[in-house]
Amino acid sequence: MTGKKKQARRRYHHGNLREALMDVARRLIIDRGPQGFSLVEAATLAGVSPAAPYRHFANREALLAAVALAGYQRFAKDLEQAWNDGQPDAVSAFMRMGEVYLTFARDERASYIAMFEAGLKGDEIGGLQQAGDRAFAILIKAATALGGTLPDGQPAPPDLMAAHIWALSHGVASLFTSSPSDCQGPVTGDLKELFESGMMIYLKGLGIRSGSAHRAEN
Amino acid sequence: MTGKKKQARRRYHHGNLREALMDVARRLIIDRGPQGFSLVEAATLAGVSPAAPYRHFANREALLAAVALAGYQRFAKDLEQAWNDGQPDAVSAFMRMGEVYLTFARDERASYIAMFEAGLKGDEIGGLQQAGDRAFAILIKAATALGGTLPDGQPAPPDLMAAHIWALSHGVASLFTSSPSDCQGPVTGDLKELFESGMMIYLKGLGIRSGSAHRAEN
DNA sequence: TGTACATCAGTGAACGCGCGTTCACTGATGTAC
DNA sequence: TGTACATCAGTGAACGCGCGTTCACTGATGTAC
Repeated sequence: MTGKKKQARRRYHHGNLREALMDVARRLIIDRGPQGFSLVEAATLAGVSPAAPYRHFANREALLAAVALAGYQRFAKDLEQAWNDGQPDAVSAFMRMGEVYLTFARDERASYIAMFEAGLKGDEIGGLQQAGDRAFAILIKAATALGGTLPDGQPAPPDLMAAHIWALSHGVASLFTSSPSDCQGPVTGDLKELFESGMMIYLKGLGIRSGSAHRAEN
Repeated sequence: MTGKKKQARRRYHHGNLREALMDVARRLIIDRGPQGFSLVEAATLAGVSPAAPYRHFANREALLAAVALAGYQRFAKDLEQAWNDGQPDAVSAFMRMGEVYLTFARDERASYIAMFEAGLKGDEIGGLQQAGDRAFAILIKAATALGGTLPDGQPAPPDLMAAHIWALSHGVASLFTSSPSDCQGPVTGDLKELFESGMMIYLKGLGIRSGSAHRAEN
């Protein structure tokens, strides 16, 4: 799972320590949460002396932030690709984004935790805020293409829609996923189904027909 | 904010140490997150020797769990009261529950974190799972009274509705709230409005008219 | 109402441990000539 | 192509610190008689 090519023989220079530490951090985050490890421990697991990490990270939070930042970049890329300019139609592209969101939360669990549940202050760590905003911007773009009408007949503001959808996705991902723990409620079934059904209902509430009835307009 | 009546003079017996430690924990959780303090520190802040907490809690996690447990009890009580048997009508009672949810997440922030974001395993700590389930059951009860129709015409399963709503609430509360940190996206406005608009759209998607048009039936 | 005693909830000293961090150092790598 | 040297990315020993936990203890409280 962690790339350790050519690590068979101990060498003075690790060669890839920065990435190795991030890998170790990801493993430890999954096992013990974002606060559940130390730089010393990460160093040991990476097979390196306790002082070595300081060549790459000022402290543990910096390591965590690096994981989060890399996560955002991957996340934004995945979302962008899922959206694919709203092809073949806005609704199905949108649902695809939701699926990617959940997949990311599951497969890149450690990154997800670092990004959204580690308590990192976006305004204190360079680039973190922007990286998050960039991902959010993709959602807004998709919401804009999708359109929608509020119950009172006004057109739905895309940023509002985006916020709703992000909240629902995040709620599903974090509340009903085993590791962050609680697993409250009896819903242990398919997360994807849970999310998609919620999404369908929400879109219908905005007057957006789902299924094959809707062709892309852009 | 923390009740410290009669604490002016040091006495050998604290008299209320268990609750005092929980209060301290709540303060520290808000400032530093669920992992951001030690039993020793809590003891010191409660004005007591480092060994004293062991009379009440086996370790830090036990203290955290006690905070979570008390939180669930208060939470369930608040929700139950907000629902108030669906009076005067199911929809407005339902919206009231949502409001209570957000209010709780804001005003009982520390409890909320301990309950949903601390990574406590419900199945490892006595009573935690049940306490969570009990709160969820209230939501299911409300969803049952509310009814609703899926986009495909089938009646909406109440536990599905409850899960959707819990996810949306949790997502709004945790994603757009300042302290757990990230504050992703531009939505810093009124959380209540964000939640209620999402909720209205969702209910409309289930064919449930909001406003005064709907009377309670139970 | 007073006394003896059990129990409870604290004290404070002590311990070993792992962490964060620093320091002078050194082995490996890349590059100028 | 070979050599000298600067730079980089590691080492490993050391330090002070706070934490978790234990221990024998002690002051306060409640209760039986």
